[in-house]
Amino acid sequence: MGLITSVRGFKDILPDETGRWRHVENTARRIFSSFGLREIRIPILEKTELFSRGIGDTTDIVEKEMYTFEDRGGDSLTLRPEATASIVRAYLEHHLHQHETVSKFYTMGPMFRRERPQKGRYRQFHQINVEIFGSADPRTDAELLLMLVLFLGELGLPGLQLEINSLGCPACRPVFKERVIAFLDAGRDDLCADCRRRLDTNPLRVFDCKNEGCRRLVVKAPVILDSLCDECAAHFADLKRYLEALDVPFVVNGGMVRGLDYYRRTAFEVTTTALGAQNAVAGGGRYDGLTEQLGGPDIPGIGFAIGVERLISLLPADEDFAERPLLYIAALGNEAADFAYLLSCSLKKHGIRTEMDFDDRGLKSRMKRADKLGCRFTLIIGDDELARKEAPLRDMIEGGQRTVTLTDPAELALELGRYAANELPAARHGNNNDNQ
RNA sequence: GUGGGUGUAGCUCAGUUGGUUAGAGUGCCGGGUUGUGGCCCCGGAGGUCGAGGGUUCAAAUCCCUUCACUCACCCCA
Repeated sequence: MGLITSVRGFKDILPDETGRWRHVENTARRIFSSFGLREIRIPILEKTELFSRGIGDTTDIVEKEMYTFEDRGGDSLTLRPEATASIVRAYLEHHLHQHETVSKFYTMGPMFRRERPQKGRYRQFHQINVEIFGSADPRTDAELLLMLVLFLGELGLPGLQLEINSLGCPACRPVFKERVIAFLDAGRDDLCADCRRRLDTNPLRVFDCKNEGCRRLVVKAPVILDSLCDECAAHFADLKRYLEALDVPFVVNGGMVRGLDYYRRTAFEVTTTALGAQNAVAGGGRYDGLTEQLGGPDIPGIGFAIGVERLISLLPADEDFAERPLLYIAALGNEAADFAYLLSCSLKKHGIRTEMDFDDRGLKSRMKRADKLGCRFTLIIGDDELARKEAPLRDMIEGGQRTVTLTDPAELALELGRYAANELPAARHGNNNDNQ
């Protein structure tokens, strides 16, 4: 076919779906706002260096899986693969840390990764991000998690579970890492080929392997929680205490790791039993070293990201987010149609969503249209109604009809609003042979 | 990047060992009441069978190439 299609891995979000998106976004705004977060909007394009320095150019993440290209000026630019680095950049660039000791941000929008598309992983995908700077206090961690769980619960997601872990800090994590590597290396023969490679590139990833042999080995491996320094252990203990006090259910998952080095202490994921292997809905953690790594002062930070596509796929299916017209005007004949057209525009100016069609068809076809559009009311205007300046208004839900006058659009708009809100008595039934 | 699966009507899919005019459901349009929707009944429109090439008297069907979609692997910020 000769049609131009969208770019691979990029998806249109059609009007039938956008209602769900807005519901998610509005809910996020409302809840985040009550926790004192403020919205920040950042560019989708950044200098590649921001991500390579933030994420660490150790792996092929940077080289292979980012949307990177060269600008005409010769700069290497990258479509943001995540939001945290950009938010940190904006935070430092505008010296926001000098305006307030604690800054709380949220943002939402598209991210880009040049991976092969698969279920729930597109090249353009969407995240809701939250970042809090300036507090290393475990109460901040707990409050953040409370907010996250509240948000997901508010959306009605089933089977949610919060998993937490501590990843230690530069004082204790390297020690642990050494011990793990030594342990895994000793059992190298039991590892799968992938994990033997990971041992050199990213040893902690072995914990995520699904392979039988690897799993058996991993369960006997040293646990980070046993290796925490006193400060990290205290932080984690406080976090758990506050979560309990806040009635936020959680489980400790000592095997949860993060690939990136800048993560410190608290790491968490929210999973759902409603999905298969890819069950993480949200994830995040504390990244106290990141601001310094990006050239700023040492400011503690913690945040999370929520995958919106996955979230939306989990929304209860029976919820209906469609926005329906309030009124359909069925006009019969040219004169009536002209009058109806002007009336419909007047009503729209008064905030009444009104639909009509311009092609000349029978009333039955009009009624079907009104039904199809899900209109609450249908106003029927023919020559008689035009002459009398009053017309039958049919309630498409209850089936009854009442007579309304057509002389004053403003008055009619008010009347329709009141009918819709059921502030006026129900319409009479039996105007026609329709209510058996 | 590697491997598997699938491409037929707007959508979901049938289509036999290659054989005449490619089907169903749903949706769309119309009729069943010359002015009353939903349920039901009837009718209609709608397809370069993803694209290109090959084999054959004959290809949606077999072969090759390519593209797209999809699932998994790798990786996961």
